[in-house]
Amino acid sequence: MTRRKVSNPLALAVLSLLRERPMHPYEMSRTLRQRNKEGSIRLNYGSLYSVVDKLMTHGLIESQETVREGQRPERTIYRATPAGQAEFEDWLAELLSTPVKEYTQFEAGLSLLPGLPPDEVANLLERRCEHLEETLAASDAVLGPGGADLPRLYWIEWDYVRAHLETDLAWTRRLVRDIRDGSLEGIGEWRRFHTTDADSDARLTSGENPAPEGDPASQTPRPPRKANARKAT
Amino acid sequence: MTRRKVSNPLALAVLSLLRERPMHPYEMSRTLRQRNKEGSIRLNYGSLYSVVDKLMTHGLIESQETVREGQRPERTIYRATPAGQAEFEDWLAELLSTPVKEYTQFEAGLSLLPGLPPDEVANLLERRCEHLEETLAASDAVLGPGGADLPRLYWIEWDYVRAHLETDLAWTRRLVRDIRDGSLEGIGEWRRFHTTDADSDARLTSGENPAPEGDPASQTPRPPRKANARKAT
DNA sequence: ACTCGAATACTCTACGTCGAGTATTCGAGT
DNA sequence: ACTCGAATACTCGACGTAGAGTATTCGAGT
Repeated sequence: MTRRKVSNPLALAVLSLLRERPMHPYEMSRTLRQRNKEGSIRLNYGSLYSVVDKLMTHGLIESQETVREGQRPERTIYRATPAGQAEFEDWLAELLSTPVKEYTQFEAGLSLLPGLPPDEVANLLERRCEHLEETLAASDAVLGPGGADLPRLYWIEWDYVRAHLETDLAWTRRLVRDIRDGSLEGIGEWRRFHTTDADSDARLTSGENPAPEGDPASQTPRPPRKANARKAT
Repeated sequence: MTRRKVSNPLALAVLSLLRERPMHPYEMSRTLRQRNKEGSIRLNYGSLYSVVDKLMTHGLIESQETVREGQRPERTIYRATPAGQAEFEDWLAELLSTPVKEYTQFEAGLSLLPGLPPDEVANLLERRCEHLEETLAASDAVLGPGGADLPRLYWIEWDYVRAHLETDLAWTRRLVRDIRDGSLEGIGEWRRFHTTDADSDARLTSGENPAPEGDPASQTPRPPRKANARKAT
């Protein structure tokens, strides 16, 4: 059990909307889209309807009425209960005050980085830099003189994401440089493993067994496949 | 279908390990833990075994033998196939070269920020700053003179995470300041909605409808519960 | 000789999520 | 009067994941 009865952040957005005024689910999705919360809160129908259900069963929202306009399918209109109000405030407070560790794809990639040869990695990271530059440029275009420029309060999430994008870009550039000019600590060993013999990178991804510098590869206890390792595929 | 046959990054770690040498699942988990990849790749048994299964059925790994030592349960030892090798390289290359948008809890929180009154938000964010400081200090302690200090290559993920933590802290501090000294654009409206009348923040979370300044709260179309909203909890 | 906790080595299931699919209706154009 | 695409308003099932639970075994201590 994940502490909250409903843990998907989408539920928080739903509560937020229902604090404003009663709505039916489809309107919630439309509204979130219009206010481009989609950029910061994952939204899809499956999750939306199941989240609304769960909020109901836990008494955080209640159905106010069921109406049908014209020949459209029926729609159930929900409103927040006092418990729902409280949950919203408590949950939002938690999100704002308490950082949680989140796993990113790139982090996973970095931690296995020695699995590819240094020069290739440098090229790949350079591609990453290009992508990041494009994304930054695009976000400039959206928030700049072109689009509606609202006060900062209303695009505060974008600002946050932007700051991280910039850090990411700067950090990645530095890493590329450090690989290219050979100043990255440990690169000697890394390069050796990818040139001297086929493609053994045993324990190179490790971080265990500091390997006291000097004493080549003698202690690596790996007999198996090696000569024909690269020829395949 | 998510492009890759197996999409959990844990599978990438498994392939990485099996490139080094054949192993059984439990040993994989032990090894990942020892090398503290747990910090960057989510690891739990359920996922591990199901990921290994899927890798098998897709021909990316194969079972080499099944052994039993002493009275311990049987263990199946797996090794990577050539297809698995290729998948590893391709996947890792993608992770390193192509940034993907990931949704964070905090971002979600930020985007709903006007749901709480400015002063409370400032306090909450300050708490966040304290947490971030602690985390940074802790990571210093681990990587600093105390722990084993390996070459940078081996804690590159940590370095990356650290950079983002620092950005996060700086950014959050700035925001707190801007709220406190009232220099955040839009804070007037925000504050007004939380003081003039109870706790209406209608369309304040929006970013739609710029609201041409002047024309108090006349247009807010919300009658419901209001006086007793804050007294609860 | 016995205890008790840590480590070994998984299994199982409830739960959440994703997103393609469906069926209808409205409105702009010809 | 008709067409055709966009919007409305959801449903459904396959899939992935979390993590508590289970059962055993080893080793340190008394």
